[in-house]
Amino acid sequence: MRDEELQTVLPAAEANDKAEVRPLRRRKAQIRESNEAHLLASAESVFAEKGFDGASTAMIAERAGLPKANLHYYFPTKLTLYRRVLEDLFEDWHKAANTFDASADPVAAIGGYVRTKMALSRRRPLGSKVWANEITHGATHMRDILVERVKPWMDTRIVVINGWITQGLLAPVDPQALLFMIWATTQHYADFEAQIKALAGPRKLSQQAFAETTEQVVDMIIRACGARTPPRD
Amino acid sequence: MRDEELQTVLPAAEANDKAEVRPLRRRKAQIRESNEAHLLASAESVFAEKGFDGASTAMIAERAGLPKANLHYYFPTKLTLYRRVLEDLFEDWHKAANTFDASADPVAAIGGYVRTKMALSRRRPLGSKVWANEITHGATHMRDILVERVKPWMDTRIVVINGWITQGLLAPVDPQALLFMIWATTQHYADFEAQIKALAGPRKLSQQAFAETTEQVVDMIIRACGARTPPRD
DNA sequence: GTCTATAGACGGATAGAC
DNA sequence: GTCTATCCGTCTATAGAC
Repeated sequence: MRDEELQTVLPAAEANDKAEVRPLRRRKAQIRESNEAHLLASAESVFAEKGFDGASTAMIAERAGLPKANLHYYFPTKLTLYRRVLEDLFEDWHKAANTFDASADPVAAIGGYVRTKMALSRRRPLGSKVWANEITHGATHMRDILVERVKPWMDTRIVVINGWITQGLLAPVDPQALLFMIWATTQHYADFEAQIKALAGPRKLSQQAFAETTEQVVDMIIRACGARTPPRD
Repeated sequence: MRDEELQTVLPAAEANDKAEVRPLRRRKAQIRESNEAHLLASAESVFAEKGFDGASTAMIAERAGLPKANLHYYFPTKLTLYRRVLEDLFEDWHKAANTFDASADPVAAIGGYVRTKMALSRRRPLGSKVWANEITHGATHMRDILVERVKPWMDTRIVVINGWITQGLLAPVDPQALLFMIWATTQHYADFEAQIKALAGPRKLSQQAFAETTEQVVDMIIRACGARTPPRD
């Protein structure tokens, strides 16, 4: 499709634009945004199914409804695209992570975090698989994210958890072992979806069943760390 | 190396063989066994690092110290080799799984199973990664193992767990959710090794630290399902 | 910004001499 | 049973017309 045609398809609507941004350039930016978004979504699903090496740019492009050459126009290399998928996933993970607040009530904080992580596994299982796959294969393409972004987050939560233990609101657990258990258990429902389907039947993953399982997982983890609601003053 | 040479290298030692098995054939069988074993070990490590699609038969052969053509002599296709690795892994998993017995004491049974699974993650992390990778990518090459071997095992354990719940020795947990939590948490220490190293430091995975972590995990899971030692009669 | 055609490297698998 | 040479397909990435 030519730029001229796009112009006629999308007439006004740029009334609020800055004067120096011409309508044509704006339209091109929209095309770029849309195509990049499609490619990123397609890439997430292909990388989840095949892994980085197994995924082909041809399949990613095809699933996004574009010729392969266009993929390389937007993302110069397969690795560039992969990195963008990982960074995007981290942002989502990070938003979920911040629901684990430092409130005085560990039952609410941990329970809320587990529910959010379960919801994320439900909402974006493909992304979780890409993430898991990358780590299993050595995390070579995201070590910087782990060290510069995930580790600082974890260190602050370790302080919070140790604080709860000191106050007697939690059993004396190893905070890292607790966090690993939460991650492993919640992400299992995304990453091991195929196994769960084979063992428990597809019904196990229905909306209703997943909500019940979520509460089961919350209960187990709250018990696992011996969380107590703080006494009212 | 020629068969004649091998004959001279290995002189007697076949005294106990059946008469109809000639020494030369026996020696060939030993070569086959040794080469297959090397290839299987090498394949496990390459599949763990790169996944099925990412792994190349050239790299597997090289790591086993053989030319690529020899790999195809022992294993006609890459998929054949992969299947053998998966079947071998299942046998190991199955041995570990049977430490989860139906004893009257859930603390001993569950605790013992968790320790065995942690030991397996420690002893054979590459295998765990291959397994995880296969499931993440849809378990297409091992659905039969899941359905015919793992599921029957799981179903018997569900009965055992429900029995404990009925006796009041366990909180009323969903047995499947409990098993998934045990698998996810214990296998996390193998599959997410790279993340653990990046977040907790390599020291976290020392012999000593791992033993302590194992006990932490056992304690958390025992608490998670509210296991109680049965009263003495 | 789009798309056809293709370069150039590498993959799995095999032929055939030894 | 071993190994070199090679077939043929697919892959990433790019050139260049539109």
